[in-house]
Amino acid sequence: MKIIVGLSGGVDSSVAALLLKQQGCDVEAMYMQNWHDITGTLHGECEWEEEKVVAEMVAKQIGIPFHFVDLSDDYRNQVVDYMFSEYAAGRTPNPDVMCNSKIKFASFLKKVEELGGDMVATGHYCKKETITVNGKEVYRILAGDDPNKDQSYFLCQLTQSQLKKALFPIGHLTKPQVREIARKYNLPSAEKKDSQGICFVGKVDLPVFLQQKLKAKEGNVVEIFKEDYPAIKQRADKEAVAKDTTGEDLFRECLPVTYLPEDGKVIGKHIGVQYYTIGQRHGLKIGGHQGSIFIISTDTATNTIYVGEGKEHPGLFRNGLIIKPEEIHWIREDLKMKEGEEREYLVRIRYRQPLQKATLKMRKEGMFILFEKPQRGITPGQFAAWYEKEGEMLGSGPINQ
RNA sequence: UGAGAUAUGGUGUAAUGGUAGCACAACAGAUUUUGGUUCUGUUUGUCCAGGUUCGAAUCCUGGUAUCUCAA
Repeated sequence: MKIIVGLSGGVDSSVAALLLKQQGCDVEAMYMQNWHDITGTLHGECEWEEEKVVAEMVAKQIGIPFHFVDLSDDYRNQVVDYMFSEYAAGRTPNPDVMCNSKIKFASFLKKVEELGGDMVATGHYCKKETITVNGKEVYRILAGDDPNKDQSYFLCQLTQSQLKKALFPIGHLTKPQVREIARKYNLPSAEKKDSQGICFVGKVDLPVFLQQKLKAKEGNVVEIFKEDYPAIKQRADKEAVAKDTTGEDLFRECLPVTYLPEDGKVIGKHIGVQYYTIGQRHGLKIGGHQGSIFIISTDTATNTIYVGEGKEHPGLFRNGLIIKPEEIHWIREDLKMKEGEEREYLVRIRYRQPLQKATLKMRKEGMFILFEKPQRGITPGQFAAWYEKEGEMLGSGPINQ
């Protein structure tokens, strides 16, 4: 069986390759370049060249063949276009979740198969297990053993068929252990800084990056005062109850509050509602408040950003969220919930967020996730991923509202 | 137009004639394979012109600007 490691030039994938080699696997490395454009990014052109060179050196050091593939076209179509269209719609995408399900475990996997590879290995901090359910092999994704580094969240859109081919050799290690191994075996990537920002693109100045495609359009920033919130919330509740088709009053807990420009006071201008996201504090250039102001809602229709003062502003918190029925994704297809079913799971709505107790309610309108404690900054477009207590990730879906 | 009040970094404000401070914003680093969050650090100011005083953001005079009330 041949395994091909997606070797990025970073320390994690390097150690993943090394461990497989040490286990006696037939292993090769493939570096993928997925982006060339440096517009809006905070680094220079040569960094990708450098990454590739390091990756090649690592492969040499380990003693495995090195391949190169350019998947820029797929990356642009599947990840970057998705990003732009989501931002254009006023939502906040997660490109790295998409990158894993559409590129690393799709386009890249295809290239791996063309090279005669049977499995793809990556340097993700997560674990895979295979169990048998009703005589059928079922693959599980478990949180990595380094609680600080668990990256299972980014794989929340993978399918069983993708998982079948996946291998995560460093999931049982902690980051310090990985670095130690890299040092011990003199891997050139041993002391390399962890990568940040969008996978393959890097750190970007988001407004600048988005302005390539999304036109700037000035609009109002409206402050919602804490003391006015209860009345607005009451109105929103009424609207939600009127819209409710579940007969269980689920909309009231799960729909966001809709604000109107006259609910608050115009305190500034923004350059385009798509460049901002819920929960965001910086970038509005509005000072003079006692506490910081945070974005509590954005409205593309009126091009208005609503903000509240203070990190405890009630507009920042919500009890629940809804995922569209057709967008509910189960990694464990065998555990799919049926309409009308309810289960207690642990949920996170962003990378590295501590898991939150929640009740999932499967209804014809979609998946309703009701949290035990109100959650800060629930943002449409981001992914909610649900876990079993033992750290197994069972499914996920993009937050619709 | 009359009367009163006010004028301090980008914004909101503090400093009884004695080192112009705080918050927010901005910027920079740290954290983070999404966005965002969080942490640390840094920059920037007494409306203008005179005067009193050892010493003026503070007191006085004039100017300018703004606000409130009156008309």
